[in-house]
Amino acid sequence: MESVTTPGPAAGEPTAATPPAVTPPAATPRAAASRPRRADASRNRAKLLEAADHVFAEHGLDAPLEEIARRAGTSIGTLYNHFPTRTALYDAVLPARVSRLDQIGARAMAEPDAWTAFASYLTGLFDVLAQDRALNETLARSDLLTESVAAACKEGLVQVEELVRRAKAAGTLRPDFERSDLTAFIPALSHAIREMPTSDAWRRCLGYFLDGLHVPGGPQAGRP
Amino acid sequence: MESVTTPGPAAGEPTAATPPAVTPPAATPRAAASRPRRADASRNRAKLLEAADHVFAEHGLDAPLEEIARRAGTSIGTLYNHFPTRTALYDAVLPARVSRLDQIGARAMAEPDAWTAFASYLTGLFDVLAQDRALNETLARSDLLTESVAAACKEGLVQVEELVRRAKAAGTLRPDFERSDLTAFIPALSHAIREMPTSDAWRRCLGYFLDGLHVPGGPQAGRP
DNA sequence: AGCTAACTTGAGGTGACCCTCAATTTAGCG
DNA sequence: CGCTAAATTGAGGGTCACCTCAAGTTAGCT
Repeated sequence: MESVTTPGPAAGEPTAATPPAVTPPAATPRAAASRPRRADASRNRAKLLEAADHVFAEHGLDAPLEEIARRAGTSIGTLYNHFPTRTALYDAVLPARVSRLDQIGARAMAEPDAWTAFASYLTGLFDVLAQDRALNETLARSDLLTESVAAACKEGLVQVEELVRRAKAAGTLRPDFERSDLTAFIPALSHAIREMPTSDAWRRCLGYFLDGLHVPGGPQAGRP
Repeated sequence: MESVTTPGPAAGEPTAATPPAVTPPAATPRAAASRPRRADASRNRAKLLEAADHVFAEHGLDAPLEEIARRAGTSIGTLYNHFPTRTALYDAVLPARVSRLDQIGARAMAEPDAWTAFASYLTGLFDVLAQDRALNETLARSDLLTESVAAACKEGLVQVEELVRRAKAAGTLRPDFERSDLTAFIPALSHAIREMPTSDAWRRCLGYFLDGLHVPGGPQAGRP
């Protein structure tokens, strides 16, 4: 019949229930992507989220889904019931991770000196990225940026931009520094951190980078 | 004999004299890791090397071996005859790639100003890494550093160290700069370059890094 | 030419991961 | 309770890459 190429993953739900009346809330016919209606399902969902969070952080975002299911104590089928795609799992897990960076931002904001604030934000950021592989890959790999993850990142960038603005205003950050410089550098060092044996290496690297961005003098702009 | 490890890429591999007497060392019962004794086998080996070089450069070092065999016009079995492991292929292909960097080093050496030489070396290096994925991953991934590849890298580092020495002597490179800083930074930016849409991003990144390393004044050390 | 060791071949076994779905279990309502 | 829709299960089919090896082909010596 229509079996042209493969079973056809996109095709899906021809049979369905053929709803007689309205069946209003069952928007998605198959694939229970909606929220569970039963207590045990909710529990499983929570266990899966916990497991995904843990496994992603430890083994990276390409970790086998089977491992997540195993850690959650459910079958792989249940995982797919709740999260039909890997991306759905990312969406459910990563934004919260990304939000952890807000703490770092907040702490940096409290710092009175604008340059110190900016520098300590980056140091704190990489301190976290060195330990949290999920977060590291989220910031380093642009390919997996789903909408909700990207939103969380953008949220974080707002803080950074404020820090950048302040430091520029104080005259201690080079005026030609751009936001895109940060979104280039962060993935770079993120990648590298993952394979570095000691934290000393990336700290020194970051140090040079910061020195390159720093204007030591301060407000007394043009030196004659 | 000395043929303990590999065919030895360092020696010019042309069969040349075909050792008369002592040929028997068919030590390895299976797996023809030794050099071929027949013309067609030599030809196939060459075709495989060309194919590997091309495929690695284009698709990275994790490219499927089957693709290399296909491009070489041989069967996968033949590939395994000549190169029993992926590592054997790396050993046969990568050192030559790494040696390309010597040109960049040589050009930089010719530059009279020590700082400019150092900076232009790094720029030239990343220019190449932005286009040659095999070389990029070779420098970025420490896990695949076999002995012969590491040797080729070390060779290249000799040049860089000379450039570093000169620039430090000229007083235009920070004296606290270490070799390990380079071996941390190069993988970092290498990784990042691969996913960057435009070369502008990494150039700016590198620029900041270099600015952080630069001592603008020069010989007149302490400024009063 | 004839012969043999060297070489090539490619189907097929292995394993990792993906995703599906018919059969089964179970929560929770009346 | 008993019933039904919601959820769970896990074997199984699909893909992709790895690697092997028995059988066939061929270079090159004599």
